[in-house]
Amino acid sequence: MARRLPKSERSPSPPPPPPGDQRDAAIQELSKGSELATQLMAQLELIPERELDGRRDDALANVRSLSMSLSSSLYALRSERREHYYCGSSSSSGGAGPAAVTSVSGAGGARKTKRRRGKHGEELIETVFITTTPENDGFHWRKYGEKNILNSEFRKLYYRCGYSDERKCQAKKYVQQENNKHPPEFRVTLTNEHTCNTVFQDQPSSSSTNSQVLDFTKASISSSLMDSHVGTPILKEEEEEEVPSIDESTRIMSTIMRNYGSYGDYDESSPQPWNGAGWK
DNA sequence: CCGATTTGACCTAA
DNA sequence: TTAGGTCAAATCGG
Repeated sequence: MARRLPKSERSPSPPPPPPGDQRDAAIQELSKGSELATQLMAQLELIPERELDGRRDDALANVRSLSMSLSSSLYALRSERREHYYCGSSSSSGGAGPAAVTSVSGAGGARKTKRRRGKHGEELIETVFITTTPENDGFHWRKYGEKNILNSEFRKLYYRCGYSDERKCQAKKYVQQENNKHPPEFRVTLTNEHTCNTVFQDQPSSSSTNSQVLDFTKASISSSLMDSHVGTPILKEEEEEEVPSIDESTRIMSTIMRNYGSYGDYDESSPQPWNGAGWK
């Protein structure tokens, strides 16, 4: 095959103009949301287990995820505000680091930022955290690769900002499933901050052709996370019935948020590795 | 038709 | 040499 043209262009092109100041409003809203999620968590904890028919823990896990997502967005916005481009050199981590994130306890709370060398020695900041909802960070990601990782049961998925071309945004995201919990947890690694200034706003869908921004019910995670070497006979199928999963849980959360108290029809089935069905 | 995803080959740091 | 990361043609799907 004659694929792979010579690398014609790899533009280290200059960053786009600094983002506007709608950001502050967004940050405020996200902060509010974050606080509310925390409150909701506390409220859930007060509800006796049996009133929720044993599903309180799921609900709690979901609220945590929600909180985590809000935090991610907040983090992205805040750090972007301090230093718009280039995670590098002068950096940063000191100021815009995870400290800016609302703390989330329990599973999926940890978040680390570390410095690394990029391909050609340039310095880059890498933020790593565990989450059950890798898709909910408000950015538009485009998948560009997937790899089996040595000694890991799960594949690693590679995403770059959906605006990497048109806006020269260098942000990247690596997602790797960590375990088979229910819901499964994912290790998310973010490198390079977004320079595209496109956290989803009010009406994402209306943006016609311009590729949609991820909202809480959509994501571009591939369907093959769970398929990998080690004998785990995980179902690798194209179309089974819909397996309620991460996406399910986020949808459920919005249900909860709407009618607080009625924890509708969360049908917990298949504690299997998430296959991303329904995410697309 | 066009944008997104898949997937195997290629690149490169370790 | 190898594993991880990236590229881009092929394919999918709305």
